[in-house]
Amino acid sequence: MDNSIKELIKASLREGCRNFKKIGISGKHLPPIFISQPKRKEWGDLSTNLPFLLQKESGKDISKIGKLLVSWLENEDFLARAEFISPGFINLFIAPSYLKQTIKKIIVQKEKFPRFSFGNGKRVQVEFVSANPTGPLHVGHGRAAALGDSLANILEKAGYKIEREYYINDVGSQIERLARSVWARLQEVEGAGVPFPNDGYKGLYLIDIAKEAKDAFGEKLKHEESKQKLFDLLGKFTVAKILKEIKKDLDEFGVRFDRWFKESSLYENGEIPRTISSIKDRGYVYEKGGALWFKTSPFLKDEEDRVLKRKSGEYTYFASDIAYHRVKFSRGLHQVIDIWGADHIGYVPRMKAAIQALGYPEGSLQVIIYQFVNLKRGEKSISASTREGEFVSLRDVLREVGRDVARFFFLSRTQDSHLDFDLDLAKKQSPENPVFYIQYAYARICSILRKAESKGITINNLEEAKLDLLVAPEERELMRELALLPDQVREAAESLEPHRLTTYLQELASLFHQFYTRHRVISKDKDLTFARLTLIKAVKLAIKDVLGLLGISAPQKM
RNA sequence: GCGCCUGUAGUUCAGUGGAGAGAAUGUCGGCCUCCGGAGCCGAAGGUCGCAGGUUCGAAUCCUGCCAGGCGCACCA
Repeated sequence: MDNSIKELIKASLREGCRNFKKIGISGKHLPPIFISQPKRKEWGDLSTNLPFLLQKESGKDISKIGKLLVSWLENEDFLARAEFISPGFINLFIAPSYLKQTIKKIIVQKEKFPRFSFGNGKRVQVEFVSANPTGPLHVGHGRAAALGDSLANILEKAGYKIEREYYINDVGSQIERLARSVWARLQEVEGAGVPFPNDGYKGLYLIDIAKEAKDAFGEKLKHEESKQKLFDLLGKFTVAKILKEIKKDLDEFGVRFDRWFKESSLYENGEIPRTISSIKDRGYVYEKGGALWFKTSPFLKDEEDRVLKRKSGEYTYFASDIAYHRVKFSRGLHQVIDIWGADHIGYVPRMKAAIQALGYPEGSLQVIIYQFVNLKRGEKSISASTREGEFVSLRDVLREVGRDVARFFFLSRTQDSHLDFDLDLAKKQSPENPVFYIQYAYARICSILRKAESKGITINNLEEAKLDLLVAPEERELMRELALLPDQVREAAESLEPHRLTTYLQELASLFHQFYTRHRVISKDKDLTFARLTLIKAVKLAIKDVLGLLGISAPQKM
């Protein structure tokens, strides 16, 4: 049951409903069951509103339904008790034996806890960042990087086999603009001023690359037979240089990819015409005005048909992107998750239509849209345009606030929210930043464990730990929080929302700090010391594990 | 004009149709003889953008406004 207390309860309730025909619910009509964490302690560790839903469905008396379900739940050994509360909730109290068992599982299984079966080894690809290789990564890419990497970690934990991929748009007009920009910088370096292209990339990083190009090619550039060949050469050179820097930045941010996929390879392998003819075979391609069009109408209302091949003979970005997705799915992936910036929002329906035109179910492609980051210094907004060259790079942000703060910051908001990243605030908050609060809890535990070890107190035999001694409210709260860890991870995986885990970690750290200020772990009472050491060791492992999912370090000392 | 996202405490943000809307930060006031005070406890701070609707019950769902962001190419 994947160590999930909520799943245990749901399964029990489903069975209970089947057994109580008098509730008037057949298995088929059973509404989805929600188990939530109530706001007040008196309302239990968990609660459900199922009686409300069953009443609506059956018309039977709500308190009768509630009491029947309670009588059923009370037989479960993972629950201490259940109570029906007017107007229609069932409040659930987790059994101490279940809590103790969880602690032992965490310590024994370590990073393998919690274990999930629902991913079932299915292959899922997460494609993210995929920033154009025309300049350094900016802060918005940092959000995508944190989100994608963490999501991949979480899905891995959920039992999926994950592939992380970066799509390199190394073809098209942007690369041509890039090459012309470098060329202009090169002339500049040599003192022969040419007018800088209006639509060029104005960032100063191209000056260094121009110098490097000069060193690499020397006079050869001047003798290149055509401008086109010259730009091809410069474009490839520049893309390679920039990609190297992008990889360096991502590495510093703790993000690794399994595959870097070049758009140009699709051209080299003839993948695009192959893809178009595949869609054509299914009847979704037609010719008009000398161009080839993709027919979206069978899949979408209010969406215009789109060009795949221009009358000039060139393929559109859309065409190569369809080919790219076809390649992805041909690898036998169960699902593809693309993480795109908000500027691609209008592109989603089109791409999903194309996926269906290729013969794959619509849901096999999931697109996560993250909203933009508004970078600020105090009240002042800093624009983030690669073309204009006035942006604060991800690298600069990392230098200023550090990787852990940056990752936590990006991950503590929902991807739907437009977020303000105030560099002044982030720096000012650094000492009291939530991420340090969590890391501090971890370091404190490590410190206590070191102390215990120096006194010769170590946990050798887990069975000897008398966890029954952990009866203080703070201890119980901690245990409950640990017992909910599997559900937190599962829910983050199911909803594709890593930010849920930052909230969980803050809660867990807070409960630990409260416990710490009220109770001494190491005392003269050997049994109690042993039990508490066991408890905090489990907390330590949980914090480390979840921080790991977020890509944040867990330092033993701070 | 149309589509998507957002609007919650001074600020930055959580919040699964449920019970008395939460945290961090900022402000004010307390807590170290003892395992790490980067901590703990308390106070103040809210017309959940506005107006209707659905529901036993709405910050959450629907409709209409208002404000902000992002899109709406034979660009990528």
